[in-house]
Amino acid sequence: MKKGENMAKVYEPAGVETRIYKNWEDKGYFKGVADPSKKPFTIVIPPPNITGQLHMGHALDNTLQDILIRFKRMQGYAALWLPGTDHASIATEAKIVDALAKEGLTKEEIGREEFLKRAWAWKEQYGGRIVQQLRSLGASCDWSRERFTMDEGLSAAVLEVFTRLYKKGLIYKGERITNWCPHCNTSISDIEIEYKEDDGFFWHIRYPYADGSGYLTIATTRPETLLGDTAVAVNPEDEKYKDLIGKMLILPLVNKEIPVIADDYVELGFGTGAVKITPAHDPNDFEVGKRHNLPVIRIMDDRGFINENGGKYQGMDRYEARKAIVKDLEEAGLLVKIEPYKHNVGHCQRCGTVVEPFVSNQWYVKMKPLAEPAIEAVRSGKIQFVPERFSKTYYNWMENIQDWCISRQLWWGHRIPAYYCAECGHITVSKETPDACEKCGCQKLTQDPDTLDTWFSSALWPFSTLGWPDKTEDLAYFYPTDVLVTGYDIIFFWVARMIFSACEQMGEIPFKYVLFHGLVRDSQGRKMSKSLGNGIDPLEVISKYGTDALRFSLTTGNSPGNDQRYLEEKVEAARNFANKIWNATRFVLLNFDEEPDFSKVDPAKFTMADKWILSACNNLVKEVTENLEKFELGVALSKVYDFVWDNYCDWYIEIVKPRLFDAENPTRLEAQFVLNEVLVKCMKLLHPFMPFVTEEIYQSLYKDAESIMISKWPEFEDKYVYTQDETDMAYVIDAIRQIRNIRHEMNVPMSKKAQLIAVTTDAAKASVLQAAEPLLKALAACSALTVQGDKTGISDDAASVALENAQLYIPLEELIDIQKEIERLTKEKENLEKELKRVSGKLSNEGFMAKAPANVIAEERAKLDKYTSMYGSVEERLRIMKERCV
RNA sequence: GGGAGUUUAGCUCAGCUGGGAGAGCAUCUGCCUUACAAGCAGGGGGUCACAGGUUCGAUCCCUGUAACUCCCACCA
Repeated sequence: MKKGENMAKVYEPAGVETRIYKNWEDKGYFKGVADPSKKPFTIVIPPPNITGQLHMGHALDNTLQDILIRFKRMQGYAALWLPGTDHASIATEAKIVDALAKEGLTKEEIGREEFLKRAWAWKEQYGGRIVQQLRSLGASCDWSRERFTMDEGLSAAVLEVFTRLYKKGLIYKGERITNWCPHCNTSISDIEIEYKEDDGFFWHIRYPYADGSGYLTIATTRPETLLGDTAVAVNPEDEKYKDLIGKMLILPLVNKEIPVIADDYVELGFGTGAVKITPAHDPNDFEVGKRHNLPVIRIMDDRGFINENGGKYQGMDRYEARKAIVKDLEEAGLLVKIEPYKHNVGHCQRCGTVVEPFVSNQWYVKMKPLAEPAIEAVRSGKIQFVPERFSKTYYNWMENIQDWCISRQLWWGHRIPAYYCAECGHITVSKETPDACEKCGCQKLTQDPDTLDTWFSSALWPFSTLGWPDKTEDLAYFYPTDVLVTGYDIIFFWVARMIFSACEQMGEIPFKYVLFHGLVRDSQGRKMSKSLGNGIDPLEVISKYGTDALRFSLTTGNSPGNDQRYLEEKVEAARNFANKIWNATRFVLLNFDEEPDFSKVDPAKFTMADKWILSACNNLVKEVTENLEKFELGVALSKVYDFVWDNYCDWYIEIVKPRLFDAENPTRLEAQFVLNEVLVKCMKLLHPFMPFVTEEIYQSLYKDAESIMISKWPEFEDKYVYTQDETDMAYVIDAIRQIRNIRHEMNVPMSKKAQLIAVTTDAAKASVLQAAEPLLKALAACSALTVQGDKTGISDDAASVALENAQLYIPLEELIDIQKEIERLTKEKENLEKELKRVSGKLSNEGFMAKAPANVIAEERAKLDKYTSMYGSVEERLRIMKERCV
């Protein structure tokens, strides 16, 4: 039985994929092995959160990585794709807290130790979920090296970096205004805030002068912070208020005296021109306060409730307090007016709560010195961003960088290795728990309760995962990594931080290229989100259409860095393509003998079509490889798609059918060989994109094949350069298209075979047409072809099409519809006229002739000749038809 | 306020260093031709947002305008 007979008529990915993946993994193909005889190629995965579920963003990101790693692996690199997960401090902690709440417990009640025990248990249970899901995407990660940001090695790296930076003075603890999320109950960094325009109010409030001489009116959007006011500021240039500077005011409701001060910070002409200053609750006010030595009074606790400094408002939540204060002001006659006001309000990126900035004691990384080498790494081109434009975003941020708040009031994460001395207050920073204070020697030490920002550990990911701070072989061989693939949305969070961390710790860049992709949006262009419920589950798409279809649809038809929409039609089209190549294979195998002996193939017996497809495939290999090297994945894929569907399936397979169906055909073996050769090459080119179906096909083609994923990537072969045959075939294809066209327009059924007569005086064209006779028979429904030098014996009734230097006649006397033929010819004549006008216009343009490159001019000349000859034939034919008409 | 992106066929989008506008889907016509109807053949459909400029030549480069999107900063 022939192999193709085992194959289903429709490709069914469902059963195939898990079997194939398991085999790959069992055979150890994913393993990255340091091999001195090979060049390394390394990608580290952007570690997904252990709390995460696979979404379209992951699917895209990991598909791109898998394409690159599979491509390089086949090219013979020692390819390593290093996977792992991120502990995601806030997100995970929130999950555990929620779970506790269901039991009626709080984290404080169970204590730190018990809490961490539960968190680890949760991680064990659910942390592997996303990793399993990545497997169903076909990701060829080296799972034996899977890492976790809180595993032993990575924690060691975190401690190492923290202590190093501290000793260099690049990490410090300071009392500053920090962004605080009252819901998550932790400080957050600047970039964890999302500003949204909210509808608010501008409350105009009177502050009475202490001497009873009247009021000064201020305007605020946060009246409750009045409780912490320690001054009112005006612009020193403001004529309205010049005389008031230094005067004392009575702070309403608090009844405390505060001064009027002068500061440039106050903008002339905005609001009332007087600004209440609350140094403990606003970053600008904090700065003003520093300049004027104002007291800093915090009036809110960590949960956003008014604290003991708030007098009667103590215990109220910030919005409750706002209401109460406004009411009290109104009753006291101090509220002038309430103006509706749209303004930007910071929200916690994670939970959406309005962020409350207030003064607190936090750990910071001093960024300026770290940023400089990191900027240079990109500016010098050592790191390249793809597309390039993202480097602008990067510079802009890095050049204006603020210190990074790294401490979080959370338990799940890397605990800050700082120990406070109860005796002298000194801070000892050490990787190991110190026995005694390094200053006074006493043993009363308490460790800082806070943990580090999650991104602190992920910033070290490219080298910590390879064993750093130990000098491992892996690190020496695989570092620096080659490409980082990620979305543009985490350029600040992660990409920038990896770059400066690597420059500082390794003295070397973390990766050579950063390939940015955009967001996968829904079909209407909206961001996929949980709240909108418009997310598409990749796993559902996979089960319906197959992994290859999903991967294909995510890779094709979009360019790097741009967002794309998820359209089901696109996945369908991709599924159809998988089925197409499946059936092409089925066809090939059904037309093979038991075991065709390709060692007996004689290249001298290759036909024009054979040489054409071999040559075109050869070019394809070259182009696709180049595109992949340049990260033009979508372009590469669409080239293979076009070639396979159009050239290989619609043309070559059709052309070759008569040779295959005829067991006695002398070039049958050659046809089988070429079919196989081109198919296998295409499957290899497609494998990085569609790993499963290509593997299944490869296994069908070769009984003893190991795996396509470890097969050799195709290379351009000089023996398959057939330039002339490519040109000739293009000519023949054009002829066939035109004949089909005319037959279609004349409504001639395929069953009606027609004789074909070619008239040409061009010997070269004549021989090409002669050679193409079988093709014309098979594809243009012609019964026989005659080539002659003049029109002898051709009836005027024959339909006809013009080729370059030849005219084809199809005698369809009884069928010909003169009117239709005139219409068709007129249309063609018009087209040719347009082309001729354009070309001759160019050639008669002095500027063009003087300045255009010689090859361009030659091309235009050739076109002119071609169109002129075709135009002549069409014109003559049209004249004849018109004569017949009257 | 600063920066970036987008604008190409009815829809979704490609178009690499300037040299005759492409795909998928949709649509129209004809086909179950012994791999595939998830298919085959043929057709229609575009002042490449607008206005200038550079050039022999601009969808592509430059300037400006408009609309939409995003990022950063932020005035109480």
